Amino acid sequence: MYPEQFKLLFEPELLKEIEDIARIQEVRANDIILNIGQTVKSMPIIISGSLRVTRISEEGKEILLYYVYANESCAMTFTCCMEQQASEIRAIAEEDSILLNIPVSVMDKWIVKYPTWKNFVMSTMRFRFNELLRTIDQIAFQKLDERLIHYLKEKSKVSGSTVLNVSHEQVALDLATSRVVISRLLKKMENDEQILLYRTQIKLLNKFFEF
DNA sequence: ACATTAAGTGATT
DNA sequence: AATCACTTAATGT
Repeated sequence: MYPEQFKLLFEPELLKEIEDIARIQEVRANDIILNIGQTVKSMPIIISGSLRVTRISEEGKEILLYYVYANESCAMTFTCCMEQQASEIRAIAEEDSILLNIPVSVMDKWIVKYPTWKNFVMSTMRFRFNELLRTIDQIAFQKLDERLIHYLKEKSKVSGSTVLNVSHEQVALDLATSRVVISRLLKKMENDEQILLYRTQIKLLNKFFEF
């Protein structure tokens, strides 16, 4: 039912409660799990696969905030599901994934009842907060080429592959910039022999990963 | 063969 | 770094 790692994380009574209450949800790549404005009625923990969490500007531009990997949860859900607030973010399945949904109703109780649950919640929050700070740094201070490198590395980590099947257009959307700019930056990197470019495919070479 | 979509590029702001 | 305008290349029907 739940992944093996949970047994080390949570006490037996909590595991039993999880088994009783949580329900499994399977999603396909690119399914929207949570959209902006929706209220959160359950907290998803990723069992396998990964999610991308994005934010949309008034003009409809979507910018990538961070990825959520297996055994992690989305910190935003904690903050808004406690108060039944509308979501500020959008969560999309990056690949086919399996989620474990914990209903909001039990979360409060568990925090009081189970120290290990409180720890889990707190550490995901801390982890996410730090990651968000890094994202802010990137957007505020880093140049686009550095953001692009970071993006490609992250993509490669998600897919576990050095071949990324993504169009320049999609990269541009994720980084909230224009396709032309991305094409030019990627071309530079190709000339630098860091990557190889094909149609809707980017191959990362060894040189790319050097330092 | 033709239409559509992805990518490359020069010029301008 | 963004936008425009245009070209070339790859892919789908």
